[in-house]
Amino acid sequence: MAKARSEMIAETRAKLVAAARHAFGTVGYANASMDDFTAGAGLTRGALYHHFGDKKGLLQAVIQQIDAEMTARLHKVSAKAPTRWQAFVDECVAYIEMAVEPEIQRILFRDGTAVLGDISQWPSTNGCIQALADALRQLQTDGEIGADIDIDVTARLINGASAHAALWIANSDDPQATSKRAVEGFRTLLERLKT
Amino acid sequence: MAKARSEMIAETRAKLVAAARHAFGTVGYANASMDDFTAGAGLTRGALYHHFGDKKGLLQAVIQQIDAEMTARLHKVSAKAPTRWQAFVDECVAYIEMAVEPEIQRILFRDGTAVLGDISQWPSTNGCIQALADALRQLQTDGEIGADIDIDVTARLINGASAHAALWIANSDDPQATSKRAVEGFRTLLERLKT
DNA sequence: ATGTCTTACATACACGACGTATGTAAGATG
DNA sequence: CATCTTACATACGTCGTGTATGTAAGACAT
Repeated sequence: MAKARSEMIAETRAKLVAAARHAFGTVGYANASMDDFTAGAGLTRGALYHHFGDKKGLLQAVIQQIDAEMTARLHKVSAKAPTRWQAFVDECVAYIEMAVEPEIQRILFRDGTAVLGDISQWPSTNGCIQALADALRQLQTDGEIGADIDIDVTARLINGASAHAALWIANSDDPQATSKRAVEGFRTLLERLKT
Repeated sequence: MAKARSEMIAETRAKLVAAARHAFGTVGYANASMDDFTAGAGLTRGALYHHFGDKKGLLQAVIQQIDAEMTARLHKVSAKAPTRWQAFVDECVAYIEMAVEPEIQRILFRDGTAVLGDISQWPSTNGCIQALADALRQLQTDGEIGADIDIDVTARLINGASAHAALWIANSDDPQATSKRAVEGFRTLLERLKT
């Protein structure tokens, strides 16, 4: 039953991450009491400190989970597109749309950056930027975008623009309308990357 | 001596803002103890709560001060440029360079967003976006950039891209080199806005 | 099979920080 | 000159984090 044991452990970790993710995503990192949400998961802070070291460690685990999910979603979107260019644009738009979701917005773009600094700097996090960079690289080798474009820089700039656009959208009076405007404006800018 | 009195009050406010700004800029908002930095200014938390309501209010005051300074600096930069286009590009580059400064980065882009949400949504804050939008509007009426470009959206996207670029630069191993790359990549993208 | 050792948590405690309620002295106002 | 308001300081309660300690159960060696 060694397996059952490790399964139990993995389960507790998952429960803690899930509980923290919910708390962070709703009330925010600073306002989330570890006592509260661990109790909600039927555990105590002891388990938390044992597995994740401290509150920041837990946030990191939550972010890794979210980032993995987002990356998977981006890959799915680009896989469905008929052309490479379409795949790239769809990825960007999908990224913005994901970034508008309250949980992602709050945890990744607000608390994540504040508590842990630049997300794109952590090892094995933000596969999203990687996904964008990969798409751009493909387009460049295909000759669809200018050879003068610095892929990594551009990927980050696009990522930043998307994140901020998402912030703007989510906090605007009419998110629907703002989203439309933002995505439209974004498309026109992306068009200009073409050769 | 009514004037002397109001002057004293303004002075205390200024002292509190300055002390908070220094603390927030160095150790960060969450780690800045109000007892500590008010004592450093020769005051107590009582004055702080009286003038700013709470810690968030103080952060808001600090950010307003910083934003005003940044806006002034941007205007100065653009005023010095020979052409409208040059003025715009210089503003963008100057914005990135300012955003790399530790104090601005920490207070505006990390803690500001986390604690208060989207900065560009607050009334009379982020004159920087306004400055960018104004410059873009000028260029559009002059016919230097496409009529299909949505000014407000683009200003925000550029702002977001700059902010993220700054995060990237500041946290990179070699900020100097990264800054060069980022600014260069940024320039090439901006060039593509032209008609 | 049994004793030891390690792991996975729970419990208890100390410390610090925020917010609030209250106090007070000095200037403003009539 | 009396009252009222303003601009702070002081004192206190509460909460949240981190750490130190306790404990029960599984892993492992003999």
